[in-house]
Amino acid sequence: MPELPEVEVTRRSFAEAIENATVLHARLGKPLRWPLGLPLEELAGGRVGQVTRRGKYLWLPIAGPRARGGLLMHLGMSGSLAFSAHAPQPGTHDHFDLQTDRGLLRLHDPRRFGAVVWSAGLDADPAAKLLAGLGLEPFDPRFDGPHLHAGLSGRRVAVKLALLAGDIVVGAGNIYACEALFQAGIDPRLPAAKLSRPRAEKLAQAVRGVLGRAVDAGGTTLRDFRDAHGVAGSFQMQAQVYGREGEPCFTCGTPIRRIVQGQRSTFFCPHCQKK
DNA sequence: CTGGGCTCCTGTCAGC
DNA sequence: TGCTGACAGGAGCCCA
Repeated sequence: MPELPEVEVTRRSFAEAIENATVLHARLGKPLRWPLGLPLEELAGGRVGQVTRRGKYLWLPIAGPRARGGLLMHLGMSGSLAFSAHAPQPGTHDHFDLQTDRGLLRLHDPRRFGAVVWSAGLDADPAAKLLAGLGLEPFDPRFDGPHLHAGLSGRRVAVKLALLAGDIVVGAGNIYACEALFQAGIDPRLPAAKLSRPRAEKLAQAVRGVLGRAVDAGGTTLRDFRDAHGVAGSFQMQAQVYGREGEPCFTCGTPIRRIVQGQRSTFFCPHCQKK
C-alpha cells in the first residue's frame, strides 16, 4: 500500500499529537517482518519525541528510563497506523500497539510485511543498516536532473525498475513510478542508462511533482489506505495510468497497456511514452 | 558490482 | 456456492 506520500500523510496526521507523550505500555500481535529487538517492558515510561520520515520509514524517537533510542517503522504492503484517544480491542490484524498517555498508536497490517524495530538511534544498528543505501529524498534540493541522470548511468535495467530500487531517489513505489514516467513521457522499459540528460531533468521534475501532488491529495486510497485518523486519500482520482489497463489514455485515447517488470505490474501509454 | 528472481503473508476477485 | 489461480501499494536477500 504505502509509498512515500502515504507514509508522509500518515506521519503528519499523528506526529504532533503523539509528541511528548509518555509510553504506558506496548503490545505485540503476530510476528512482523523482524523482531522488535527489545523487551516490550522497556518501552514503558519512555517519552516520545518528534516523528520523522526517511523514505518509507517512520522514526519515532523514544527516550525512557530504561531504553534510549526509537522505533523504526515500515508499513510494508498492507500496513497502516491509527492514533486514537481510546483503545478498542485489537483486531486480528493489529500487530503492534503503543499505548501512551495521549492515545494509542496502533499498527494494522494484514500481510505483515511491515516492521517495527527498536534501534538505539538512527545512526545505530539496526536502523542505520536499514536506511543505508537509500537515495535522496525527492524534495531534497539536491535531487535534480543531473543527480538522477548520474544515478541512472551505467545501468542496464529498465528505468522504471531503477526508480523503484530507491537508491537514487526514495519514495516512488509502483503507483508513483508509473505516474511519473507517464508525466515525463518516458517508456518504462527504456534502459536506465539510455535516458538523455534533458529527459532525466524532466523525470526528476515529474517524480517530485507527482509525489508532491499525492501528499497534497492525502495519498492514494485504492482499497484501504487511511491516515492515522481514518481519513482516506484521493490521489487515485488523478492517476493517469495506474490500474487503467485497456482504458483510453486521457491524453491521446490509446488504450493503456499493462506489462510485468520485476514481477510487478507496470501501466503506461504506448503512444505518449517513448523510448 | 549488477541484475534477476524468490520470499515473507493474507485478502480479494475473476473465472470455471 | 465452492474451489483455484492471479494479483496486490515493499524490499531484503541470495545466487549467478
